[in-house]
Amino acid sequence: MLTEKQYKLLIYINKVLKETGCSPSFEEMKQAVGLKSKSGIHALIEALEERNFIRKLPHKARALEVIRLPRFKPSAIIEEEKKREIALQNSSAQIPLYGKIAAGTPIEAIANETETIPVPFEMVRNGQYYALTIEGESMIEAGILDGDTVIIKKTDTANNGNIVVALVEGNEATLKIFKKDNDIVHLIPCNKEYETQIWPASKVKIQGILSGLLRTYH
Amino acid sequence: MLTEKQYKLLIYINKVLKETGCSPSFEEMKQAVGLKSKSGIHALIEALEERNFIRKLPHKARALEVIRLPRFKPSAIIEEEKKREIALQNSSAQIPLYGKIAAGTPIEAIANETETIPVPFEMVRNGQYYALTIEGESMIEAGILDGDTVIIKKTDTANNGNIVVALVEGNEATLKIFKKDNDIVHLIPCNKEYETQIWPASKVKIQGILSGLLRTYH
DNA sequence: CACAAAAGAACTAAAGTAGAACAAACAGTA
DNA sequence: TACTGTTTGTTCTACTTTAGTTCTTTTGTG
Repeated sequence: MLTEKQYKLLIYINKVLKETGCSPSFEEMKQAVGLKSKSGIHALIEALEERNFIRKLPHKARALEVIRLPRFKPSAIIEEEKKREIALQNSSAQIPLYGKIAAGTPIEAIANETETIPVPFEMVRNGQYYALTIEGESMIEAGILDGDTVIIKKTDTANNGNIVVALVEGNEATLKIFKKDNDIVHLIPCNKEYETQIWPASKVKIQGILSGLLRTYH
Repeated sequence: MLTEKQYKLLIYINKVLKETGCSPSFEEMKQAVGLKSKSGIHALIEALEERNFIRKLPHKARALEVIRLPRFKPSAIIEEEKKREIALQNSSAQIPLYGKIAAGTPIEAIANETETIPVPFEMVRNGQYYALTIEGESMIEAGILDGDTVIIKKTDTANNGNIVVALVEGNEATLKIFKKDNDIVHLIPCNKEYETQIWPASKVKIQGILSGLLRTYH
C-alpha cells in the first residue's frame, strides 16, 4: 500500500502532531526522512493525500492532519525494526567502574566515581553490578590477572566457594574465595604465596560476588 | 495542523477559560503570546476558527470558546523513546562465535556458524573479530580457563609473544603463544603438562591473535 | 537507455509583525 | 434618551520571514 518513504513520513507526521500539536514544515520533514530537497516531500505528501492517509488544508502552512494509519508496514520497515530489536536486546549495559581492588581503599569510599564501562547484558541480568580493576596477583591461580576488569554483583551474602569482594574491619577490600565455617570466615587467595585470612564473621563485610571478567590484550 | 503561535494561543485561551471562565481580551492574548499588535492575534484567531479549534461570537467581546485541543502524547512516552535511542547508541558489537578451540576442527570449517555474541565496542575497534570458546586447560597459566570466551582479531601474521590461534597442517586450531625463530615456529602452551610444538613456518597458519577475554561466573 | 526518485533553483503564497484608524459595545451621566 | 469616554474588537497597509509549489536537472537502477 505504501512505500517505505511514504510510511516513514506518515509515521513522522503523526508523531510530531501528537508530541507538539503542530504539523511539521516541509523543511523539517525533509530532515526527518533524510531527503535533501523539499520537492521530494511534496511528492510524498501528495501520494499520502491521494491514498487518504492525510488531509491537507490547501494553501495553508503547517496544516496537515493524519486521517488514519496503515495497518501493514512495508516489509523494509519490518526488517529495520527487527534489526533494532536485536540491537536493543544485545545492547550493553553501563556499569560503574569503582576503581582498583586489593589496593587498600574500601569500595564505598570511591563509590561516587563517575566512570562507567559497557558490558554485555548477559553478564548483568537481575541485580546491581559494578566493576573493579584487579591489582596484584592474589587470584592468579583462578585465572584472574593483574589488570583484569571484574564484574561484581552487589550483595551482602555469599555461599562457600564464591569469589567475593570482602571488606575486613573497614580496612581493605579484597577479592578472595569465601568460606564460612560457623562464625569463622576464611578468605582464601588463589596464589600460593599469599595466605588465607581467617576472621570472625562479624568483622567481614561482603560487598559483592564475582560475576564476570573482561580482559583486553594489547 | 497548527503552527507554533496558533498552538500557543490556543493553549493560552483554554487555560484562561478554565481558570476564570471568561475569555481573554485581544490585549491580554497579545501579551501572552508576545506580540506587539492586536492584528496578529486577530489573524491567529481566524486561523484557529477556520481549523475548528475555537468558536467565536462575532462582534462580541470576550466571547471565545474552545472546541477541541490538539492531541497529546504523554511526556512519559517521549522519555521512554529517548531512553531507547540512548540504549541503541550504546549497543555493543556483534561478533560471530565460531565454536570451540583446541577441539580439533579448523576454524574455517565452522566459519558459517550463525551464533553471535555481543562484546563491548572497546574490545573490537578497527579490524575483524570473532569469538571462540576455550576447551581444555592448555593456557591455564595465562589465566585462560576452560569455558572462557576469547575474542580473536583476524590476521595472518603475529609477533613473538602474541597469543595466537594457529592452524597446523590443516589439522587442529589451537591457542598458543607464538614464537618464530627464523623459519621455525614455536607454539608454546601455558601449562607445564603440555609441550611446546615446533613446526616449520610453512606448516603453521595464523588465524588471529588474542584480543580479549570474557568470563562469566555462575 | 529508460524510468523513477531525488536534488536544486526560482517562484508564489502564507504566516507573523507592527502600527494606526476605526467601529461596536458598554457604562456612566447630564 | 442622547452624549461621552473607555474598552474591546475589526480592518487596512506595509513589510519580513517562513513555508509551499513548480519546474528543470541530476542521479541512480534495472
